Amino acid sequence: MATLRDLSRRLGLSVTQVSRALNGHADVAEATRARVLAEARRLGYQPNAAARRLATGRSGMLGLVLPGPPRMEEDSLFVQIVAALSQHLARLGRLFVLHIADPDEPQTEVYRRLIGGGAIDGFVLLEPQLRDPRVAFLRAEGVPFVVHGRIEPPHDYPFYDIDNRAVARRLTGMLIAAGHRRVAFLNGPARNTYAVSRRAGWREALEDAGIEPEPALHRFGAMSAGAGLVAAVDFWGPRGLWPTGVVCGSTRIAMGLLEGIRALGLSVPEDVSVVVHDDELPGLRPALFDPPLTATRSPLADGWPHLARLLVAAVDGEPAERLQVEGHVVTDERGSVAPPRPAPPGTV
Amino acid sequence: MATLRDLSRRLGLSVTQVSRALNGHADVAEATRARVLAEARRLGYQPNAAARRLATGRSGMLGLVLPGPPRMEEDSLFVQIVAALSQHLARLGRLFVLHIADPDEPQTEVYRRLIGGGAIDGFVLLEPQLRDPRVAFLRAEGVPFVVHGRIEPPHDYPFYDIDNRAVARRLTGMLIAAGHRRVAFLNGPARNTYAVSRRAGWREALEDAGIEPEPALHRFGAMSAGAGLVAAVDFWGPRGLWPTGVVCGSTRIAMGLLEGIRALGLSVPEDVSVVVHDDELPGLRPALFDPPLTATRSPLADGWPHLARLLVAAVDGEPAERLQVEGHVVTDERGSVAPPRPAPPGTV
DNA sequence: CTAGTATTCCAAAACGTTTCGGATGGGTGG
DNA sequence: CCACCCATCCGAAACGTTTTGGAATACTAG
Repeated sequence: MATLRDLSRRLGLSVTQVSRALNGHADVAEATRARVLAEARRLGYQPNAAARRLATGRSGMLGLVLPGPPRMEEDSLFVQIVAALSQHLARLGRLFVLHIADPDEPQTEVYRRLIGGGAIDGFVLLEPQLRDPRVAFLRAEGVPFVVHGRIEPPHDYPFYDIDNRAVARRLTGMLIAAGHRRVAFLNGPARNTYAVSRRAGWREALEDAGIEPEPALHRFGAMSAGAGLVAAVDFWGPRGLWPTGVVCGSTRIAMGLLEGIRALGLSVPEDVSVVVHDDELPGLRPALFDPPLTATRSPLADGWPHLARLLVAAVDGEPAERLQVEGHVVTDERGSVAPPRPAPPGTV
Repeated sequence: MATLRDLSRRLGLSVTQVSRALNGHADVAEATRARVLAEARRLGYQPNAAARRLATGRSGMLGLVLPGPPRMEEDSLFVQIVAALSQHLARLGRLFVLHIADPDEPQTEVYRRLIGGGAIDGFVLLEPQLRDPRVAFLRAEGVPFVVHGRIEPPHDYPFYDIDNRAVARRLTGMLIAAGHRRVAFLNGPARNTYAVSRRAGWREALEDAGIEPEPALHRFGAMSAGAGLVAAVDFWGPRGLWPTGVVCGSTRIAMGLLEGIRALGLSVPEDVSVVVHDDELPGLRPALFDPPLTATRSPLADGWPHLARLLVAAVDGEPAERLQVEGHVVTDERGSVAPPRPAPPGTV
C-alpha cells in the first residue's frame, strides 16, 4: 500500500505538501496539486484510515445501536433502515457500523465501549424516549448524534422528525368535521416521545371543538395488530365505550382494529369511522385495506437519507440549529369516514 | 480519555511495561500486572483503537458486504444474519461493519476501498459462486475471509458449510426407496456452488439405483415460491413430464410447488411425493405444510456463530485447515412420500 | 530600494499504541 | 569469585497521517 511518504519521495515534495494537496488546502499551487493527484491515482494511493484517525481523532465510522435483535414483525422495516443508512453513509464516504447490543448490558455501557476506543464518531438514535438516557450520555460525552424523532426541549441537537402533534390534530379533526364527538385514539407506547406529542394533538383538536377529551378513549400501547384487535373488542364489546370514530397511530394497529370490528359484526364507515397515520410500513398499504382508509402519510423512508446527511454534518462540526429537518405529511382521503350513527340504546 | 502514558506516570512504570501488562505478555511480574490492571480499571482506561491499529495493522472490524439492498422476501433471513453476526462478533470483541454496495460499482472495487485504508480486517462471504471474483480478489490481497458454503477446490480457506451433495443424495434416495424412478429436482440458482453440489448428489442417487438421470427433470432456478409454482404447471400440465416424486431445494420452492399441485387437482403424496431440504427459513416450517413435508433439515442459523468465530480466528492467523466446519443435517420423516402411482395413459 | 504581503513550501511534533533490542539485578552452578 | 541465566524492566523507534509554526520566494506599494 502506497503511503504519503512514497508519494512525497517520487514527487520531490514534502509529506506535508502532499497531504495538503490531497486534502484540498489552499496553500498549494494548482500545478503541484495536479501532479500530486495524478501520481496518487497512478499508485492507487489510499490514506490509511488508522493513521488519519489517530491524527484527527475521527474514525469515519458512524453507528447504529439496537437494544436487541428486532422482533419479527419489524424485520422489513429494520432492513429498510439498515440498508438505507449503510448506502447513504457510504455515499458520503463513511462506514456504517451496526451493533446489536446484548439486552442484559446497560445501554450507556454499550455506547461507552464504542466511543471509548475512538472507534465510532457518532450515532443515529432511533425511537427516542422522554429523558432518553442515551441522549444524556452522549451529550455529556460530547459525542455527536442525530435523532429520528424529537426529545423534550431544548432542541439543541440534530434531528429528523415530523410534526406529530399536527398529525394527530389533523386526523382527529377530520373525524370531528364529519360530526364525531366520541373520538378514540389508539396511540403508540407511552415512553416514546412521538406518542406523547400525538396525544397532545388529539386533545387539542377535541378542545378546539369544545369537546372534553375523555381519558378512557385514549390508549397508549404497542404499534401492533394485536393492540388494535384488543381495543376493538374492548370498545364495542358488551361493556364498551362505543366511540364512533377511531384514530390509529399506525397501519398495524388499524389492521387489528378492522379485524376486530368485522368480527363484532360492525362495519366501516357505517358503524365506525377509522383514520390512520401511514408511515408506509413495508407491505402495509391503507389504500388496500377493506375499506381503504383515510390517512395522513409521511413515509419513514423519507427520513433515512436525512439522518445520514445530518449525522455526517454534525460530526463535521456543523451547528445543530442548521441540522433540524421536519418531514412533510400529506393527507389521503379514502372514504373510511362517515357521519356517526347514534349509539345503541343502553350505552353511555 | 486515559492513555497508556497516564497510567505509566501514575504507576511509575514505563509505557512499555504497562502495555505488556495489559496485553498479557510473559515478562511482567504478577504483582506489577495486578497493580496495572487495578489502576486501569480505576481510570476506566480503554485502548485507543486507532493507535493500536496503526501499530498492529489490525482494525478489529469485520465486514459483510451485500451486493445491493435485499429483496423483500429475504428480509427476515437478512435480519437474522446481520443480528447474529453483530452479536457474536461483539462478544468476541470485534465490531461489525455492514456495507450495502452500490449495485453499479464492481464488487471488487468495493472490497478494495474497504481494505484499502486498513478499515476492515476480514470479511464474511455469503452465497459463494463458482470462480467467485470476491474470493479471487481477497486471496490475491491476502485478506482473511470466511465463506458460508464452499467454492471449488482447493479448500484452503475457512468455511462453514453442510454436505450439500449428501443432502441431495439422501432426499433423492428416500424417493427412490419408495419406488420412484422419475424423480425431479427443483434446485437453486446454477451460479451458486451449493446448487451444483446438490445436482451431483441427485445424479449419484439415481445412478446408484441404476436409473439414468433425465436432464429435463433437473432445474436450476430461483429459491422462490414462484419457481415452484411454474415447475408444477410445467411438470403436470398438458405436455408435462409427469415426475412421480420431486425434491425441492428450499421450503419456499415447495410452497409454490404444493400450490401448483393443488391447483392442478393433484394431491400429495397420493399423486406426487414431495421432499424438501429445510433451512429453517423464518416463518416457513415444513411441518406445518399441508401435508407436512418429509425433509432434511439443517438450520441456516446454526452457521452464524461459527462464521463469526472462524473469521476472528482467521484474522488472528489460525491456519485455514483448522477453520472448516461442516454442519449437521437431520432427517424429518413426515409422510409426504408414498409409492408412485402409474402415469396416466398417453404420457411418457 | 525597502517594507510589507501573498503565495508556496517544509521540518518537526503530535496522535497512542506495539515491539525491538537491550539493560539491570538477583540467583545459581561451578 | 566468575560466568551465566532468568525475571523484570525500559528507551526508542515505528506505524502514517494532520497540523503547527515558520521559511523562502516573488510580487506590490510606497
